[in-house]
Amino acid sequence: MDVWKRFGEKEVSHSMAHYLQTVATLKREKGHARVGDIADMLGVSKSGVTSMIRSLHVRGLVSHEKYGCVELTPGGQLLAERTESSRRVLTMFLTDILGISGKVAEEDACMIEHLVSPEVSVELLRITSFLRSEHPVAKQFREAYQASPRNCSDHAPGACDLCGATCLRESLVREIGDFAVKVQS
Amino acid sequence: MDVWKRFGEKEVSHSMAHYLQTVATLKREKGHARVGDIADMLGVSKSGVTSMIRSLHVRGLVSHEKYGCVELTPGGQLLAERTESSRRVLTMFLTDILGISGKVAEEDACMIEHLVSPEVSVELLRITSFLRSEHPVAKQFREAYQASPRNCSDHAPGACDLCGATCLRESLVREIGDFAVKVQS
DNA sequence: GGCGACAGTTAAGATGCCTTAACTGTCTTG
DNA sequence: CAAGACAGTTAAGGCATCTTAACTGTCGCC
Repeated sequence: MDVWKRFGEKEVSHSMAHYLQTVATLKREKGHARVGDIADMLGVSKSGVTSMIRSLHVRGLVSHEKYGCVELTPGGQLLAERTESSRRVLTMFLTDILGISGKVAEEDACMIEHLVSPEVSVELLRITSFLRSEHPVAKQFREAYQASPRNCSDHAPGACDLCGATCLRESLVREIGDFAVKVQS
Repeated sequence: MDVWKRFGEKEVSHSMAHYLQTVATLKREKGHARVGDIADMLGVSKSGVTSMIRSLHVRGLVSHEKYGCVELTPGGQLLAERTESSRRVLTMFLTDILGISGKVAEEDACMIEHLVSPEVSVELLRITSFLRSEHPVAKQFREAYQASPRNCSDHAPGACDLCGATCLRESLVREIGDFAVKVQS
């Protein structure tokens, strides 16, 4: 019930997911994760890190002793890996299949990486692998899709069963326009 | 810089997006949106609605006079429509192309609808239209994709350029396992 | 061994979003 | 037109996440 409300009840919040990923990255790159390193990498204050570490500790995702290094527990490690996989798959799908620019693709992936269910990630991985492969149908797809219409030029009642009263594409394009205006100003 | 931090700076938060959508829906279905209706539909308290209305008013997204009905401003209307379009496109893509079950697809769409950039929505719409169409390549795709491997059975170093040290798919499937266990318990 | 540099922590406060409890406005109805 | 029902608001408070300011621990160096 009330799916929208479960937003706040995900295993980890957006922030937490990024803290976990940061710890994993630091561990990988420097061999250890210190409070200051985490703060620098995330662009937050050290005190913020300290208190987030406490929350993550309470949830059993990291261990940390005062003035020492931060370690991921197995649970924390798992979550960090999940989020990273999800982000990787998403970014690949967005850039390689949808042809979204790297910058936008990374931003979108960063926003939703921790919210996408594993079921969806698996299928995104599958379709991405398939459409990038040397399978003849995949090749045909790439050519045909290139040429496929960017606008519902022939939009008319019933012409496109995806649109309701107003053409979905038109409203989205209008939106990109608004967006561009907003960014410039 | 620091893309992850912009999460909290989206035009509207997850909550706000749902309040706007609810107002739009009530307006459409009952002709007006009252505080109590919004509270019931969202499953929150009336006082919560009152204060969210205030925030939305400050942002110029709704208008409301004491003890009266809530109206969307043009800006609010636009945002509500955007979010609804985004959700619709996402849900369609997830169910019709990826074959995700309706329940999971709706949950995922609900979580990320307000976070997906319009650029991505447009492309999702395009690929969904294309792959659902009667275009011969689309038909071939549907058949070939059905038969395409669900697991990287022949996974070996270099066999699959999407995976890093560990097979992405394996880790995602493990994740679904964990997930299922968690849900049952 | 003591001192300064700097890493880390605590405390207090802001914001967003929610709650309950108590108060106020409006409207129907006899 | 007054009383009660009910819609809506305000006030106070909780939780998550962030901030700044002030305090504390650690460590290398003379």
